[in-house]
Amino acid sequence: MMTQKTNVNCQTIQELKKSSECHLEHIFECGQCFRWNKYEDGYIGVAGGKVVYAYEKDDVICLEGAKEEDKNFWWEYFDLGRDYGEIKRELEKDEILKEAIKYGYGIRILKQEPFETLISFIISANNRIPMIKRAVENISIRFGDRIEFRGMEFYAFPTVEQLARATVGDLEDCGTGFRAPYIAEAVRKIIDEKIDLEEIKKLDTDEAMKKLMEFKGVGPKVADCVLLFSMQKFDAFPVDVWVKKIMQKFYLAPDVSLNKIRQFGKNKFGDLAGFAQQYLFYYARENKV
DNA sequence: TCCCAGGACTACT
DNA sequence: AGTAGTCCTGGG
Repeated sequence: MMTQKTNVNCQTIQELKKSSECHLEHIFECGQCFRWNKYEDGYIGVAGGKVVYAYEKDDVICLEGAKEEDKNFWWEYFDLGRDYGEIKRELEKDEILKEAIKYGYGIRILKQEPFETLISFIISANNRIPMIKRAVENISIRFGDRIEFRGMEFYAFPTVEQLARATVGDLEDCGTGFRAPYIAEAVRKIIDEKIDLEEIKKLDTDEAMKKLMEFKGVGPKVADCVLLFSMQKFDAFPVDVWVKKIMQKFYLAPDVSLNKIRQFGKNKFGDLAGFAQQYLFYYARENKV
């Protein structure tokens, strides 16, 4: 029922691909999202309660299953209003970034849902990507809405109200381990204190960060990820093990602390710190720096 | 079998 | 202000 091809985004993405600014593999494998999986010639993913099959054909990228009324949603989701060529030209002034951008040329920062991003990155603490993906998937299956696509079942990430029905035990069963109580407390905090993540989004980066770190299980790294991947705070600079490695190798001493690395990145790359982080992360992990 | 990776919290200095 | 130990799970 939802297998009609969309042409709403194809035309735009076609141009983007020609200028090397949109490559699905780089977008989905650079550590920012957990709900896109390889399928046939592309990826199938769930976002905003919608499923699409995204693939590249010749010099066109199609979103099969996207509805006309969701045109604007996908436009925003893939950040299509932004000129990544300009961003790259600025960052390429740095020799290390120039090299990193060669690898991750088609990266775009997805505009994801704040609640889903918050919970997903709480799960990411001291965890590996396949395990995080499994836990997020299990949570969606148990508490989210079912969506059919191409004769397969998919599940939207649950709303706050839906996830409020989960006990700590339920969340442990989903594979979240010691993070289960953090998730339950975050959901409870949002409901009890009537927290609107969209309001936090309106604050400046530092203020928003403080608010996010009031959630248990949210430290500097997780907060930076939520700011960057769901609140368009592009001056955030999440430092995970890979970014730590590459920064210590190419920019700083091998024993510099996480907080120093974070400050250095924010100062060096400014409003483009988040984009720089994505290129550096992808380069470091692909090349096992 | 053990050991390791992977961030945040707690409880110390 | 900085830091050792602990939390959980899967894979080598």
